[in-house]
Amino acid sequence: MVGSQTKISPEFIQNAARVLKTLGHPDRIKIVEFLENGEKTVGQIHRDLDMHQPIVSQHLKVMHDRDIVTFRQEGTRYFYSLANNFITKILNCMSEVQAKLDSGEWDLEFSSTQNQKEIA
Amino acid sequence: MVGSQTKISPEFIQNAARVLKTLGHPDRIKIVEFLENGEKTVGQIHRDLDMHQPIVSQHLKVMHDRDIVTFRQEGTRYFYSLANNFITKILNCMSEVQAKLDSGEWDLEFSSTQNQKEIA
DNA sequence: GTTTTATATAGTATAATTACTATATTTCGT
DNA sequence: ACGAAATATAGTAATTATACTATATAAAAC
Repeated sequence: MVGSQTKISPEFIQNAARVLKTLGHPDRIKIVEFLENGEKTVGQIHRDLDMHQPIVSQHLKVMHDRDIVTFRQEGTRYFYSLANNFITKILNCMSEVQAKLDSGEWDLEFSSTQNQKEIA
Repeated sequence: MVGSQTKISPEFIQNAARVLKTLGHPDRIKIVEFLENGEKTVGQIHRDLDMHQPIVSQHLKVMHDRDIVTFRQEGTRYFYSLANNFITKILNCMSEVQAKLDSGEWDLEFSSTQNQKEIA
């Protein structure tokens, strides 16, 4: 047999790739995590996370394009919030991983040079 | 108060970003998903997922650098497999999302232009 | 030993990201 | 009306990612 037995549908893979790639930036992870506590203005993110304002706007724009965040405008303020459950799910997933790492249950062996085991 | 109440540690955010970004590519998601069924050679991936061989090697090299996959060599074959539980966790997470989407429980409203609700 | 097979690596052109700086736009307060 | 706030947008240089083509390497098969 030749075809792959993909459990995940092709269309979903495309969207997932887009979202994962977008989330693959430290600043954006921080922003998304910050938004988990409820909607925030650009200024709040800018000040609380200590990022330059245009950078924040740029990240938010990208994430809005990818349907990761939405916003509502009120006067000159823009209140941003998470756009869907997928994002929350991934965040939770990451938190769980972090927890397992902290508890010592897992060991990712990140950022080292010990990957030549078994190459013999 | 000014600091952020990050549940996720800064170091983890860095690693998570690296992994998520790397996983943010359709081909790599497919490869990783394929590897969930156990180790595979470059040729198997190449043929089964219908990707050019150098592309597969390139993706595998990148993923190896990011500690997403490991390999063991046997003669001229390279058997690749998932390097850690984080990856599996994220895959499971995505599958769950997919399931919720399929069941209609969730609606991501991906790839459309209806995000101007509430801008009033 | 010569040819295949399996896989990695080099080289490269194109495209996408990133981080900045500067500036425009809109609204609010006075 | 005028200045200040809040935010978006433009422009841009530097970096990184992507997809390909061609080629090198090493083990297997004959």
